[in-house]
Amino acid sequence: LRRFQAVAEDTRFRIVRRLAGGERCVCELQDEMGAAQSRLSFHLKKLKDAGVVTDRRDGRWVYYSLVPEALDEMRAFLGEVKTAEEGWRVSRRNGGACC
Amino acid sequence: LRRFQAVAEDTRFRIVRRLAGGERCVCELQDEMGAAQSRLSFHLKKLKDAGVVTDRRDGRWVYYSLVPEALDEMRAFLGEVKTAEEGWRVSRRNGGACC
DNA sequence: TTCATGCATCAACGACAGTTGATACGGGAG
DNA sequence: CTCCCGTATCAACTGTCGTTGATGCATGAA
Repeated sequence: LRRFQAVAEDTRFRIVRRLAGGERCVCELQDEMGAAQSRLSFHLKKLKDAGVVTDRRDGRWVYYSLVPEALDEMRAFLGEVKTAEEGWRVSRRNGGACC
Repeated sequence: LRRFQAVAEDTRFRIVRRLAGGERCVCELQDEMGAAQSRLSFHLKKLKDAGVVTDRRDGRWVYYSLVPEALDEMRAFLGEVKTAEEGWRVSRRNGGACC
């Protein structure tokens, strides 16, 4: 749930899409998105706490990037839900009798 | 985004997991989840507006079920983000030179 | 060291989302 | 028709979340 909550917000959603194109420091996101620095730090912290991104310090810059495992987990959840959903859906077509 | 916003809330998250096991009417969810009827109606409307669930009227009961396409779309988004992310990650391992 | 830059954190505010209880609607049973 | 039950909708309240500007904390340059 935490993962979904992290992504389900406009600013953070856009951050994730940016990071898909490569790691960025806060100042780059600031320029590209036209958002206040305080705002980005706030949302990046949320994403980091949820395990969706990681940060890497290089000099005075902090680079953020996506965590593939987090995206996998979300996909896995949706996959389980969907297969279960299609499971009972086809069994219903057979009149409720499971094959 | 709308889809993720719909799922990214505790009550709705649990509703989705329930519906993965088959369609339910509001009163069934009410019993299983111990939630107020007003509350469930509120969240089911959100899920419906987001296209995550559909409703089917049978007598005086309204049955809700998941919409597979919605789950597919969310999985597709996460898939695109992840492949793009892994793309630049491996190209970085090659010193930035794309093969 | 001193200054400037990049980022994190804080407090105050505003706005929106969820909860609750009451009310209204709608369909079936009698 | 009238009553009952399952749902939807509404209004009021509460709390949580995001925004903003200011401040603090590092790090590198001069």
